[in-house]
Amino acid sequence: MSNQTIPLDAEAKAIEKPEDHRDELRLWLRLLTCSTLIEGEVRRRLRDRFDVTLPRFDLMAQLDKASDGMTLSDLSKRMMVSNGNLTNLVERLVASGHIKRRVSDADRRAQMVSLTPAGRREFRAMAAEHEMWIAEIFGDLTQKEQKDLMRLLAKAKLSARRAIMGGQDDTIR
Amino acid sequence: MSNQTIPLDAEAKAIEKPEDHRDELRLWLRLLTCSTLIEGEVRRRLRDRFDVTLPRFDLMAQLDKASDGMTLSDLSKRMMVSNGNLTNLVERLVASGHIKRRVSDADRRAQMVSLTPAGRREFRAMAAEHEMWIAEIFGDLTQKEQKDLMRLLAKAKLSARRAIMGGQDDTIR
DNA sequence: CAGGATTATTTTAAGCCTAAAATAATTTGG
DNA sequence: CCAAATTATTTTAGGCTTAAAATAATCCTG
Repeated sequence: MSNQTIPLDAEAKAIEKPEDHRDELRLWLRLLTCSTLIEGEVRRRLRDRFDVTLPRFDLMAQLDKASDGMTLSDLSKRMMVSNGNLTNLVERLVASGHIKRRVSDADRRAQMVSLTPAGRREFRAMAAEHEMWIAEIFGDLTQKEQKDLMRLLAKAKLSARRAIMGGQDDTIR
Repeated sequence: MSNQTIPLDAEAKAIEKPEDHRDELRLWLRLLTCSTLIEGEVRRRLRDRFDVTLPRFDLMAQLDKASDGMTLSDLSKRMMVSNGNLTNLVERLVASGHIKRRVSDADRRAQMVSLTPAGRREFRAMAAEHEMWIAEIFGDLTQKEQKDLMRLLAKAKLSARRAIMGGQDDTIR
């Protein structure tokens, strides 16, 4: 190699075959596998224990954090799902009495959605168990491993955002 | 809200309430966010560039690895989706000419599914670009960070499997 | 203050996904 | 051999999800 000043790992990529990105692919597949595996188990337990779906649980989780309620658009951004999706989800949760909605005073286009007392009570009971499932699922990782994983995922998240938003944010330019 | 007594770091957990698993919950949410973010972008690009969905791409990826073809059941296990789902997915990919199926010689209940030459050609073209997207998405992580993340996710996967399969595998006991 | 742009939500059409029940072929234990 | 258990797939009913188009209210600019 003509250039010995290049450091070991980080820049090694550039020295090797320029076209080989199989490691990144494996990393992505492993991340996806983990996520799918855990998500599937959580869905299964939510259904078996509480007869509730993950999307409904997620929606209630968002509302539990915002005691004053949120608009559908806020929910859609937080949950990273489409607006049209929210319409249906909210519809069903209103029908089951878990949440309520009222037209926003400030903006008559928007709706404020919030948990009903019964909805909040139910959610908290589910959330407590849910938290223990997750703790059990990650139970074989030491505190340090959890911390490291947290940090690396944070970095991966930023890297992904950079790659996604890259040159196409009209607002900043 | 007043909770100025709560310490900030990872180690705090062991000191305070034994029942607090909020860190694990945060870890799970971050993992899920990463996965959702990247998966969404991959779906978007597959659609925009190749007019293909992620499930179809995934199915073709499995078949590309198995040149002799696979049964629906094998596919269903590998892809971690239900059998009923596969029936439809395979139906559509046969209709579009990407894959073909024939009844297994050995077992007349089973079908061997495999890529057509055209399907394989198309898949390889998509896969090459896909690999570059992923490399770009993880581009801000150093080689070492990627390696560490890989290792920690492997451990998380095992931990999750242990928690999921835990005491309910009838075959081993 | 009016018209155009923006924002919030809903509708539509299509695909993905699951669990559970039904079908059909194979394997296995007696 | 043959019935019971198992295995492979399909069907069914219902929920989730999206992109794109449609509606409706608000904001903004001249």
